[in-house]
Amino acid sequence: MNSQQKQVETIYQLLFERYGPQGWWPAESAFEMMVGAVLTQNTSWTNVTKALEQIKAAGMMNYQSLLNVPHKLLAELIKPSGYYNLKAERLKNLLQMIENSYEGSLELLFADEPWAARDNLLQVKGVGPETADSILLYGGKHSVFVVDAYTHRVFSRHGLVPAECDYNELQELFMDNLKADHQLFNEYHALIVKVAKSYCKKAKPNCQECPLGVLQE
DNA sequence: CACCAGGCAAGTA
DNA sequence: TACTTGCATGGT
Repeated sequence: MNSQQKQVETIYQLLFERYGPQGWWPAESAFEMMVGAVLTQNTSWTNVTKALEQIKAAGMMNYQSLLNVPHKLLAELIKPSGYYNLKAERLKNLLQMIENSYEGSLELLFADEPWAARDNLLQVKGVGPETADSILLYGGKHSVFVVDAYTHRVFSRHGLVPAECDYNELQELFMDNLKADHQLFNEYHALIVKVAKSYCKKAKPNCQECPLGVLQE
């Protein structure tokens, strides 16, 4: 086991010892998870839950309802999550791809080979690498590591990746150094979000109290 | 008031 | 290819 592997492993252990299981993704179904994945793009989760609740209250948290709902109504329902016109369009694009490529079946999407499903997800206008990988990991239980802005911030500040590294390079840090295990990937990503929200704010990090310790130099 | 939040695509040079 | 900008609500 090389030094990089040890660091990736050690950080996970520190986080899991400190916080325990995170119970991600917070959703009642894979479908709801997928909707949340689009709505949370560059948006706080508290705003997303408001939007998800409005969809549920309207009785529309299901594939057929959102496939057929008029744009204007969908935009209204998801308004609290921000970018509502954009996201209404993105949700439609995603459902339409599932309609075209997977007979409208989430089960078929998740039964497909992960890399093939990923390619199809990335074809959707409005679905980028983080959204696609979140759907594959948390919706499909595939061993695909999810990278986000928090992951980049924490791991570049700790010097495990360069500050200018791209999504793929950061994802490889985890996928090259961890056993492919969706449960492990599930917890690890959630724990990174947890610690970053608590101690790794963009402008004012609090390294003194962070379980990952103080940054050197 | 400014800044941030579990991104992504399109425009410009 | 490498920057920049638009999208928008709600919390701190």
